[in-house]
Amino acid sequence: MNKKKVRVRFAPSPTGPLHIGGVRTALFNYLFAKKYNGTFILRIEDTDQNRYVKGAEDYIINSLKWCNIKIDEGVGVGGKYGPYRQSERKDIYKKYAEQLITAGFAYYAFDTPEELEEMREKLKAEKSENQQYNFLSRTSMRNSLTLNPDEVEKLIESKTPFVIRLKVPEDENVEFTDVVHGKIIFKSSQLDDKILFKSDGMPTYHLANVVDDHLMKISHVIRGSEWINSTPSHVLLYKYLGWENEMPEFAHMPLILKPNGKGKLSKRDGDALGFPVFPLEWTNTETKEVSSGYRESGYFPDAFINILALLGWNPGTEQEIFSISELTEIFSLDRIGKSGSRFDPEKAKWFNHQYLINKNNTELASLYQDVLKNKGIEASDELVIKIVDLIKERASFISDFWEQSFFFFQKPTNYDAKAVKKNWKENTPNMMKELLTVIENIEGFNAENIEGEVKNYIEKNELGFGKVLNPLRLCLVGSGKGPSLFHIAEIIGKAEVVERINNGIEKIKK
RNA sequence: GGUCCGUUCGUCUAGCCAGGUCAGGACGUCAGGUUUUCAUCCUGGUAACACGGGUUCGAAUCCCGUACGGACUACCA
Repeated sequence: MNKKKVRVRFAPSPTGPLHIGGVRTALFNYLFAKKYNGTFILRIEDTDQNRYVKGAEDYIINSLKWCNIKIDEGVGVGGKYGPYRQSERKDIYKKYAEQLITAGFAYYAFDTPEELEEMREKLKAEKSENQQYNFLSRTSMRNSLTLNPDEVEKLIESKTPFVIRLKVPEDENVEFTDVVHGKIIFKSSQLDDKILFKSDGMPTYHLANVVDDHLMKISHVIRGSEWINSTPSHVLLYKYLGWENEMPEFAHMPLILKPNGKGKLSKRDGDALGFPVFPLEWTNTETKEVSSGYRESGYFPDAFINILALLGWNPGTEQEIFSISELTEIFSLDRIGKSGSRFDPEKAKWFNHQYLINKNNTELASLYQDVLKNKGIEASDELVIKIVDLIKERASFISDFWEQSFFFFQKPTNYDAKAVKKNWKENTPNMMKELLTVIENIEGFNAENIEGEVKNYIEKNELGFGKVLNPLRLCLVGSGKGPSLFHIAEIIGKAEVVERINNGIEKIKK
């Protein structure tokens, strides 16, 4: 790797929420920057006014914030290479587009959409290899290459709409070395004369991207592999603008694929896949349709980052759990894989479980308190910490907590039919009545004492643990599941235990 | 159609560059164990080098071809 200062950018267009592929691109850029003490820049590529979505920019910033990806420079934080919103840099691009024309590397084109369509149809009918606006077809179109200079000037003066196109050479090899894929070679005859400047006065991605990366001194372009095919046009631009020697290195990362089959994951997939594709919940501004987010689904940001980091990259060791700061230590571009990966929601869940069980009870309890408050339940922190400690091993998300622990806060309202059938026998009510006396007489109502006394009762009467404990669980919890019965009893307290047993005797019928 | 990229268990992947491993790990799944129950946990099993040629004593690894998949092919990014 060369020794120039690492400056990387994440450059989304604000056409909607970021999806996990976008977050991963941001993450890899960020990790790479931090690893080499470089700068991570957020640039907003809003050159398409038609696709601009209000709120998308804030969404992007908020998503990065939630993920703990800190922006060093760019939209929202500033910096000396600003502005960082392309719509605010219009004049800059114009200057370079004109420079290219003067130097003979670009030209004006006046073709209307209809004329373009006609050309494509014609080439299609001729069974031409491709239907591009290129070195061949440009000779029969209305542009400053075919028109004489007077006409061109007249058209421009009369405000005829025009675009500026890149004049791609007829027969040259255009090559670049991709950090992930190695050397990639294109024949210029296969490239089209890309539009650099649109008739609305805005540059296209291709021009803006190259100009900004150069002006912002970007050292490495880390982006999705959907950009590989347009990279040769960018390489040509660097050359024609005289920046060939300062061209950034390119690293095209493999795409994230749909889990069920085909194609790259896209924003449109929304919730259709059975798992969120967005980091944060998003409400479509037009349809009001709500798409779920990882945050709202209960993922921890550090778990989410961990999941994404291991999608298309791996450390080469068997370690799988990494904090973001560990990642910034060991991340490297050369361990990015070449092939696309599918997102596995099951493994994602497992990751979150790992993070959940490693969090301390106080933090978990405070998160759970929010859920409880929403349900109108008041409980002391002390109590909730105890409960969380008992159930966290059994949960992947904070949202699993309620199902695992509702019985601490309310009496069972119904009794699981299967468990009743299996465990509530003819003589069970009598047993429960006996047990009731045992329980009422326990001094110091804690798990240890309860366990001692109950087991003592069972052994003395030669009853068997399952015969007594299962029905008791049914009374206290309403089902055959849950954590240690004696701890449950301790937490809900003697009076409540007694009441629930009485309720059980009365309500549970075979 | 054209151009470019890719292909190791169901999934994420290690191994490939510098040929020699019973092709390793994780998720899932299955079985057993632990537990009063369920879950966790522990132990074990399951399952892959896309195909065909070559080079070589030896190929997942190097070369060629085929198949399949993907991306791009807009006055979108």
